[in-house]
Amino acid sequence: MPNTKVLPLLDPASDGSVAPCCPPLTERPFTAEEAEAAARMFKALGDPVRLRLFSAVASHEGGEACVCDIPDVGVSQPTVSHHLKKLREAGLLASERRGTWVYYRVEPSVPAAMGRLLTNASSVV
Amino acid sequence: MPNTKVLPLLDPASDGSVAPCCPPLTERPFTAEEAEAAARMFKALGDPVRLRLFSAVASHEGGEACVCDIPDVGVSQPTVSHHLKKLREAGLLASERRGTWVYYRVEPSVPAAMGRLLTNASSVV
DNA sequence: TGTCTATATTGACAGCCATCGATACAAGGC
DNA sequence: GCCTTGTATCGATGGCTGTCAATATAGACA
Repeated sequence: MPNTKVLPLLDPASDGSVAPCCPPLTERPFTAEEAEAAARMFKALGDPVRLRLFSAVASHEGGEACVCDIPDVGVSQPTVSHHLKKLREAGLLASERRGTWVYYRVEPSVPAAMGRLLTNASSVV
Repeated sequence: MPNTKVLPLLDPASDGSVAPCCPPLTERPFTAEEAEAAARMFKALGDPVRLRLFSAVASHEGGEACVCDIPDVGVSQPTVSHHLKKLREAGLLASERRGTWVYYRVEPSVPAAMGRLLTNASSVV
């Protein structure tokens, strides 16, 4: 199992690109479904350990890192694995085994979509 | 008590503006303190009900809404109040009582800072 | 003063979740 | 085959959190 399924947070378009799940936060009140989808992503980054793991992967050269490259964040190995799985399930990271090691890389379109959700939200009408 | 204290997520500069708490996620691995601060913000948006409330305020004209303006999101009045408090404590909303009603408005610099954290994270080096 | 409306707080409870140790699985070297 | 190393899963547990009903508080208006 190289990596888990891509979540319905982004709709894969016909050309293979992805479209954001939701309009900017300022456009109109979110529906329950939109909020459910977007909250999953924010929740994934709403834990300090996960944020450090994500940042470690994102800042590693090539936007990709072996688990062994990730600096110690003060929790046990099973906990690290648990959090990496959560980030995968949220669509923020993808993983791939290469021989002995497992590499994680950032799924760039997802943070980009989250960013658009927010940055357009700052230019209040 | 018009609104609770501004959290240390953004450092108020001498000129009154605010600077982001953390570098972009790709710049380097977050420290424990940076992750703690940034995770608080993401966590606040990591709940569907809070996201709907925030979106309702952000999309209301003027980026401000009375609680009575917020459409029903399917939870009780105390729960709405509880979530609005959480959003306040995360620095995402500010509140002000005007007569009978309490108005909430978006603290624009905070989502903007969160957005920068993420959008720069998508342009992987 | 009393009453009505709008919002906040309190207290309780159920479900979720971050964490760990123990263990399992995967791959490479012997 | 066996052993070692890297990663994932399992099961248990304590703490956090979203939710509600009940109640409190704030302000407007008689």
